[in-house]
Amino acid sequence: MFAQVGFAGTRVQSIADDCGLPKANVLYYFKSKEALYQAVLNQILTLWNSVFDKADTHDDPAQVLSDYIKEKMQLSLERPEASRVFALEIISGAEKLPFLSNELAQWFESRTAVIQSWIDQGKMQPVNPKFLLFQIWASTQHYADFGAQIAGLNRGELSESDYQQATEYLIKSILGGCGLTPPLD
Amino acid sequence: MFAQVGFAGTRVQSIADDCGLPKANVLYYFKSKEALYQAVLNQILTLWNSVFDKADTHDDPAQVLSDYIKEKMQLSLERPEASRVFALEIISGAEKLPFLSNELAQWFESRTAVIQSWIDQGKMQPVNPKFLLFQIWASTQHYADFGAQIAGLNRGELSESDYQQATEYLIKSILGGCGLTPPLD
DNA sequence: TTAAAAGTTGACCAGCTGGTCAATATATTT
DNA sequence: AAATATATTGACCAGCTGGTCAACTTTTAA
Repeated sequence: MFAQVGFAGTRVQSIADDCGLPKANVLYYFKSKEALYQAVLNQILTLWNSVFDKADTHDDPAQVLSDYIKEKMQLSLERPEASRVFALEIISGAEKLPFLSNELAQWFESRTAVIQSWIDQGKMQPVNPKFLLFQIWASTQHYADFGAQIAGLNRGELSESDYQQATEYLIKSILGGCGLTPPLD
Repeated sequence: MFAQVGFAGTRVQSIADDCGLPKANVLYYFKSKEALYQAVLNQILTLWNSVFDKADTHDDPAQVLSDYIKEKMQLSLERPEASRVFALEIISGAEKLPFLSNELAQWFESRTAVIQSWIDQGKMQPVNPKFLLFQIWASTQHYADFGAQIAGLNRGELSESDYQQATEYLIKSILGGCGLTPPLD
């Protein structure tokens, strides 16, 4: 519901109806609409865990980045609402997730450092790691966040095989941009 | 205002305050909040006009795509709210812009056809034109829509030179993915 | 100058919203 | 069995929301 109409547009009553509960009961478990929303955000956060979190200097960038893109695309296919809730929150200025900023910024710095180390080792061409990560996020989350637009332009929802193709395209394109060849696996 | 809190979250009174007008006066010019919102959407649509609209079979794909990416990035820098309003609307299911679906779908089909013709002529490597366009939109609009996240991770807003770099990176990466070399211009 | 049209505004309202609360029912512990 | 804690619920409310309207002012046309 938050994914469809945002925080302001969501009615506690509709959530309750959806659960087959009286509104007062929902507000017994979550002391306010905002607390419920925070709980949703926290739950979604757990989905963000990824193979890329554990990658380090010694790994093969082609393999790691390829797997990361695959993971992100799968998430867009399987849990598009999760991606949309976050997108809405961030577009709205991300004021309900300030706790994230520092933790996430540290994660981001450690990840760009790993990419930089791959570049320094000559494992991949020099690109700004920031922009590379932004591109991966943007390209993959787009399939969840803009699903309505894609379905419209495509004159129908994308099939699983379309997703497969899109994933392969993105891996080839993004890795190619860093002078990497997609692993075969 | 719509870009920050969405349609449901926007108050007619806040718009009026922002204009230094009584609310009743705003509703004299726009007969309802929804009519005002539609007007905003329509105005934003005019920004979407692009060099890519006029591209045809005889053009150089490297030049056209490169210019298109540049345009989109400039729009993300100069009018991020416009991009955000559309993003919010599309994430929410795009129910307020159904008139778009057919017109835009036709535009989309004519553009993918042009790209396909470039491929058939051997001007670029075979890629699915759909995915190429999605990638361009995703990668460029990300800088507007997710500006808050980017600024957070970057520990500060991106500078104009950052934008310049990001644009160059995207052109190199996306064109590279199609076997094209960025034009020098 | 005058009449009509267009624009401006404060006051107002019905309906909805998140949230409270007291009454009641069910589980759990002693 | 009694007492306590937990859960469920309908009724209710203050405050806000989009939108209306009648009174009034300014601009335009005759």
